[in-house]
Amino acid sequence: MMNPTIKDVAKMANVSIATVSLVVHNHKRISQETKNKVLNAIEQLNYHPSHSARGLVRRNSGNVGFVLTDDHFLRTEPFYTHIFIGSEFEAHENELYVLLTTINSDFNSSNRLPRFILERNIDGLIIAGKVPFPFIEQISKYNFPIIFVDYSPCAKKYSGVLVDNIQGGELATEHLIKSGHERIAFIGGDIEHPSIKDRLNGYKNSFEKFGLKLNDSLIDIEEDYPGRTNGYNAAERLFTKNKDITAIFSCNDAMAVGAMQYMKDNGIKIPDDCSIIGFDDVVSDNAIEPALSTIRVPKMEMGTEAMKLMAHMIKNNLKDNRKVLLPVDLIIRESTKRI
Amino acid sequence: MMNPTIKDVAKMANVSIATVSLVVHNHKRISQETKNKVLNAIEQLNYHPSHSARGLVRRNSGNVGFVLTDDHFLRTEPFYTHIFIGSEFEAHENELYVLLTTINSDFNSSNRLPRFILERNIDGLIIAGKVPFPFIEQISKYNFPIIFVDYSPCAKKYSGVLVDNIQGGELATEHLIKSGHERIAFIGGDIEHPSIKDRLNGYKNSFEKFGLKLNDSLIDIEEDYPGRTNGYNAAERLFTKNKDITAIFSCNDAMAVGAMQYMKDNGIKIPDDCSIIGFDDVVSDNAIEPALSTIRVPKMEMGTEAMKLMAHMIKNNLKDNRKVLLPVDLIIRESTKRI
DNA sequence: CATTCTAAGTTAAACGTTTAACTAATTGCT
DNA sequence: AGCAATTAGTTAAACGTTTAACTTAGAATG
Repeated sequence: MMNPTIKDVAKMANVSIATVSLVVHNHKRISQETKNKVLNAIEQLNYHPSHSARGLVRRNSGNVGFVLTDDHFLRTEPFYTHIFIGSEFEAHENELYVLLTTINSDFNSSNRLPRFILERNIDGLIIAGKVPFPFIEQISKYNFPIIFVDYSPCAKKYSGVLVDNIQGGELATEHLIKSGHERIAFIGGDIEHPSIKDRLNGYKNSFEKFGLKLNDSLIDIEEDYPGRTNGYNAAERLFTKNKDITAIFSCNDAMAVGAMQYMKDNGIKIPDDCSIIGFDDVVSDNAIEPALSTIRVPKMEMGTEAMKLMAHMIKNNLKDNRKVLLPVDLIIRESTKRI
Repeated sequence: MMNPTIKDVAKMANVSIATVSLVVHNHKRISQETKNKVLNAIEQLNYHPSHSARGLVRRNSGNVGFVLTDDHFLRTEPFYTHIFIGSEFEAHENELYVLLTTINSDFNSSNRLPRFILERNIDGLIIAGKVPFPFIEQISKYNFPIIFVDYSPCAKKYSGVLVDNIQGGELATEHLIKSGHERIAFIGGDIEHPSIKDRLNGYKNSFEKFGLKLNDSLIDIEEDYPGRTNGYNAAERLFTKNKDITAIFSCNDAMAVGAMQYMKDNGIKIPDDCSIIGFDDVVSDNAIEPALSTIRVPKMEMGTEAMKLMAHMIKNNLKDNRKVLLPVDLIIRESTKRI
């Protein structure tokens, strides 16, 4: 009925509880013979060390907090959900639990912090995506390791797992240029976001690299979050100004889907009349026709890398500002075509 | 530096640690005066009881597990994400933490259970959505309370929080009938799923109630998961067979969006030529035109109700098969119209 | 006035681990 | 043989709570 404790194992194996503990941590001081005896008992009783007891003496919680804003989490594209799952998976490997919670996207200094922070029931915190500055400010008073994923404010202070957005922007643009396109538009929202800015920078880099001239009328950027509606509108603005666009690089898939909708509604054939490439690779639903070329960002991997880094920082109790930069891949599907 | 412990509080307030503990649980035996002293010290030191120490003596974990399949969690419609957030919110109120993890959608008996179950580091388990039967089987050996949300297998044995799908099916169908429609189609997938079956039953009930004759050629159901692609295909089949359909009730929003796409692609005007109503209310992105009428499912509320029930069961350590049935709402937008 | 009650606290054991310090037995060296 | 070193284990304290059992002082009762 009751869960077996270390005492039960010790009794069964005819050793002291200390020995059992040492076996569990496979300490060298134990002979193979005893180790086997103990391991057997553990197996038979299906013993698992008590998380609480362990946490008490080790003075840690074994938990890692995972925070993101509610609107990021609730977006239709499960971008952050993938990151979370990656973290959760890697947490397993490191004997950590993940406590997930959301904060309001307009978190301000009068809001309460997540309970696991107030109660100091985490050994570290992973923050995914852009979060309000007041949150970062509040958090900075606590002294557990913090890792930002897909967003990196205060880069000198905190660790971060990022994606090479510049490379991605270059990859996408280069793909279009190499396919013979020259009138290549860029559409993007939330342009102050470092990731989006970098994607645009990649676009610019490629233009330079191939000796193409940048044209402001081909660049449609705004402050709002880059969702489908904005993609639709951006495409509308773009095509009323420029009739001769042959390709679009969208700062993310959501906007690309919106832009595709505009093109469909207005008789612009994809990719025959106009190619389009997105970014993120989150459009799984194959109802979108034609299949969207995109830059794949390794979402799960971002999660696993973040948790790996976290486990490392916890184990060696460091707090540093190490960065992990993950490469992206060009995924060519059917929405882009040689001209 | 170190977190303050009960001893620090006791010292500061000049009482024994037992008194502090009693104050924390506001036990009657303590005078108002002492209580104030202690409360002050707690405030000043920003004391929070250690989760581990508490868990050790109370022999519980303070955690609730939350499990769903990966493909449910990663679907584009953040249905289960809303449920989770509801649970997480309510967990706060009950001083519980939520440990979220996914299982494979083809979980079989040789798969490992989530770590928090094996290590018995939860006081109860919430299972959201349909999960493979082998999982349920494995889980049944453990004796913490289990609550199913939006799915209720072994209804005699386990508690469940469900939505009134029959009522929803009736509401949707009635809305169409009352708007003058008679040739009303039903499209649905995963038809063995109890929820979907109930939605269809609601449709049938309404037909009966209003003296309309059911027509099998108006009902397009299949085994596959009801996603956009299937909605597109279902609409295609339907409209090639029946030219005179004036309204469609889709078993969920995702299929409805697919069906709308088919109609758009084939010059069928919504709602002028054909009305359509979905189910779930998950299509937040307003790029979908026209706005989809639907049956709103109280997703967050399902989560909060589940956690409320869980907290209650944990507190009174019961394990029963109580059910909570939540009502749904008819949301009329622009995709349905009086004929 | 002696006794019992009550009110408001305190003492101490227990929860299940980890780990530094200790012990005992064996081995290796001179 | 005598001693040091090594090996393989044990003992016991500590981690931060909760709570049953106890204490003590004053109030109520007969």
